[in-house]
Order: sequence, then structure tokens, then C-alpha cells
Amino acid sequence: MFNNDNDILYYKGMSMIKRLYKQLYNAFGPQHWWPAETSFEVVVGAILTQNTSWKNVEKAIECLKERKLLDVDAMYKTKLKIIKECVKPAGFYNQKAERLKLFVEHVVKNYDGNLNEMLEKDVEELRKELLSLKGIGKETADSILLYAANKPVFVIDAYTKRICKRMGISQSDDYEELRALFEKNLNPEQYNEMHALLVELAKRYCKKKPLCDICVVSKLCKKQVI
DNA sequence: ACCCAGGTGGCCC
DNA sequence: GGGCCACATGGG
Repeated sequence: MFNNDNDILYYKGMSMIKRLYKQLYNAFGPQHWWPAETSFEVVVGAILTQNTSWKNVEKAIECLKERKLLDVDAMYKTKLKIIKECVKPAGFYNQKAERLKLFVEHVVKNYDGNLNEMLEKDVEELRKELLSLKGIGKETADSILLYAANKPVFVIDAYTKRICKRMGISQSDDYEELRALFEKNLNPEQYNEMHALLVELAKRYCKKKPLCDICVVSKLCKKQVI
């Protein structure tokens, strides 16, 4: 047993991804993701946060909550115009509102409005189903799979790609290739935490310019975190 | 006045 | 299969 996580020997023989996980977890602690109370809220958040800061998404979700629209049946019955008003702060509001509508329509028509029934399906089948919906691409689908359906799927986002490149973990831009790499190097119970930790890392050190994630590495190096 | 944010779909070649 | 572009608000 190792008694000190900062001891270099502790990391010997570990893959870069495993090591990064340990080091980020030591530095930042548990992230308690996804920030949502229900699985439907995860779905809504995942769609709204596409190329949008979480701060803006929170405003939109707050509005939906106040109007009692954070519910499959309620949203299904609500006019598109109302959804658009609520979702406005999250940007791209025309298409996002439309895509939320399409999602709830799918759940109502195929699962009698029971989202959990849909989420209990087999992973691969569910992934294909999600990807077939307009407005749900790989990252959004995998966020829903991991955080709403509790499936062992790792989520790759722009931050993850950037950090991988800068740290020399992988130069690949291929989504599936990166996903396979993380899934191979982590336990399924770590997928949730790792994705959240990478986002936290990026938020702390990659704020201003894309290039500055080079300083992520150097800053954390100085602190002997990485 | 820029640049960016926890992407996606549609078009082009 | 890759390279652009529109989509839109709010914060630095």
C-alpha cells in the first residue's frame, strides 16, 4: 500500500491517464457531477450547454424550473415560443428549444413519456437512438448515457482533446479513438469523476486563450501536481 | 471591439 | 472523410 499520493513511486508504471486522474483528484477533490436533480434535467443541461458557458445554461434552467417545465409531459404540452423565451440566455435558442421539443416528443411517443424506461435500455442501442435525434451528437449523447442513464461511457469534449494534445497523451482528434483510450485506462466508476475533473482543470487554467493550457501543465508542475 | 463558451447539422468537395 | 459555416447570448 502507498502512503503518499505525491510520492513519485506511487505513479510508477501507471498510464498517463491514470496518473492524471489521481493527480487531479488529489488537487481538486470530488466534483459531484452532473449538477442536476433529475435525469431529465441532465438531458436538458446537456443540450443547452452545447458551445455555451454553464453560467448561461443555469439561467435557462432556472427559468424552466420556475415555470414548471423541467418535466417531459409539461414541456411536451408547452408551446415552442414559451420554451424559446426560457432558453434564450443559453444562446442558439431557436434550435435548442426546437431540439428539446423533439426530444420530449420522442419520449412521449415511444415511451409514453417515461424517460427512465428509455434510459434503462441497453447502452449500445440507447446510444444509437440518442444519436438519431436531431441536436444530439456524440458528446451530448455520451453525457446523457453517463450522467442520466448511469452507463459506463466516457465523455470526450473540446477541453479533453486540448488537454490530451498539450500533455502528449494523444494527438488524435477522433472522438471514438479518444473515448476508447480513456475507457481502457480508467475504471467505469471513474468516468464520471474524470470528465468533471478535466472540465475543472480547463476552467481554472484555460480560461483566456486556447493556447494557455500549456500553462496548465507548467503551473501544476510547479505545484508538483503534474 | 474583439474572443470565448462543457457542439451540432448542413453543405461542399 | 475532412473543412467551413450558421446558430446567439453573456462575460472577460
